[in-house]
Amino acid sequence: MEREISQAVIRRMPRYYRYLEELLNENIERISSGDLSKRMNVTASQIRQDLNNFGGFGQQGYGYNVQYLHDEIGKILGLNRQHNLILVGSGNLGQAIANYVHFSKMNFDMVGLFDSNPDLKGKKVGPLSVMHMNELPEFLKTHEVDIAVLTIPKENAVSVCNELVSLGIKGIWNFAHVDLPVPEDVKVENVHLSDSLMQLSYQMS
Amino acid sequence: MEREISQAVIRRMPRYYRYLEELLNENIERISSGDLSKRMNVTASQIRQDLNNFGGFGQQGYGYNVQYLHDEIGKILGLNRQHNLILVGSGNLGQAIANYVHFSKMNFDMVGLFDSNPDLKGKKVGPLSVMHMNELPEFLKTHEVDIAVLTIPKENAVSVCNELVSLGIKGIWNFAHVDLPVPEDVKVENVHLSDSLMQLSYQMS
DNA sequence: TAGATTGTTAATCGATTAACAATC
DNA sequence: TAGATTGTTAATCGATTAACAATC
Repeated sequence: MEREISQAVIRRMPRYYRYLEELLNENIERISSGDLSKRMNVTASQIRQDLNNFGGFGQQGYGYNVQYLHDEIGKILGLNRQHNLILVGSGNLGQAIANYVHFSKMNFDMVGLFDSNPDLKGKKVGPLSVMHMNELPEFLKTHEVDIAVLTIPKENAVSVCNELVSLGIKGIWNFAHVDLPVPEDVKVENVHLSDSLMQLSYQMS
Repeated sequence: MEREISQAVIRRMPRYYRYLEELLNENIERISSGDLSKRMNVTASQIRQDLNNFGGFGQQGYGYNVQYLHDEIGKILGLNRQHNLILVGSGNLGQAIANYVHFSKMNFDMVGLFDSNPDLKGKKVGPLSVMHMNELPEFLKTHEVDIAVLTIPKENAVSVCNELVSLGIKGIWNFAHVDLPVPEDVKVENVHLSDSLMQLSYQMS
């Protein structure tokens, strides 16, 4: 019976991963929590505590092997598994995300684009063309899809989300400005751009 | 000598704002912390504590006036002031953000688009056309700009950021996958999309 | 006035930092 | 072996929740 790992820790893991990639690029083989803490501007204690939520990846007197730690964090974040994504909402933002996902991260594969606007149907975005929303149920029967990227206006977001859930989608990357009510086994990660912009605005006033 | 308001509180403010907008749309005139807590799935205690960081906006026995609280939170977030933005990096994502900022939030006004790629120069995005990066210093001399939206690859992000800072920009909305080192008086708000996607991936595994 | 609900103080819980024995 | 640095326990700090007197 493992203790739940806190949100605060999980939010920090991708940042560790990013810094370890950087170290790899610099051909640095090993690093101590102390040195890493200076680079990242956090305490060494926090780094060691965070990592030890998942296991002992270091060695006394040596520190951490960069390649090994990098790969382990990758596994923790599920980056070793293949993820198939569909885009729901192929407007400006959606198209940008579709391109972005393709180029930036292998193992995240965009496999279908959808939109409710019939005018967009057939439009090429990278290697894919946009399908109409009413083709979605059939598509999900014949393709394995892990994650739906939701880039639609907030007005329709909840109902489209419900549809996605009823079709068996277990992960939603939500760019709509609403909180989505989903069952426990469905995971939602929100990117609320306007919230982010408001926070910046606050910091500046 | 006021006590610093914690990041945790500030992150929640835009969400309150969003729910208050919703209440306004539903023509609900007043709300108690208890009722709001049910809608938002947080404790009433937290709502009252959060708000009282900024002042007493409620009234015993009555609750909070929705319009008033909405407007006050708007002021706290600086939404009453005009913000002029420029886009630095006019690729797919940048163009989507430019359109997004225009349509979604009044008081945030996109006033200039820039890119280092000469091929993009002159390209129309909404009402604006893309300028070359070397036109930026002159532009900033003649226009008041509060915020730069940084949508460029991480390789150039730090050096472009330094340039922006040296030209007097005080706020950066950073979509590049790096941490930007800036002086104290410059505020950075990060949108690390790949971090967000990794968090979703973690939750699902 | 009585009832409702705030603002605020106190109690609890969780996260971060410090310290150090274990050990490579 | 001696020095370095981890993993982990203990101490501190901060954030959340509970409680309740103040008051509309």
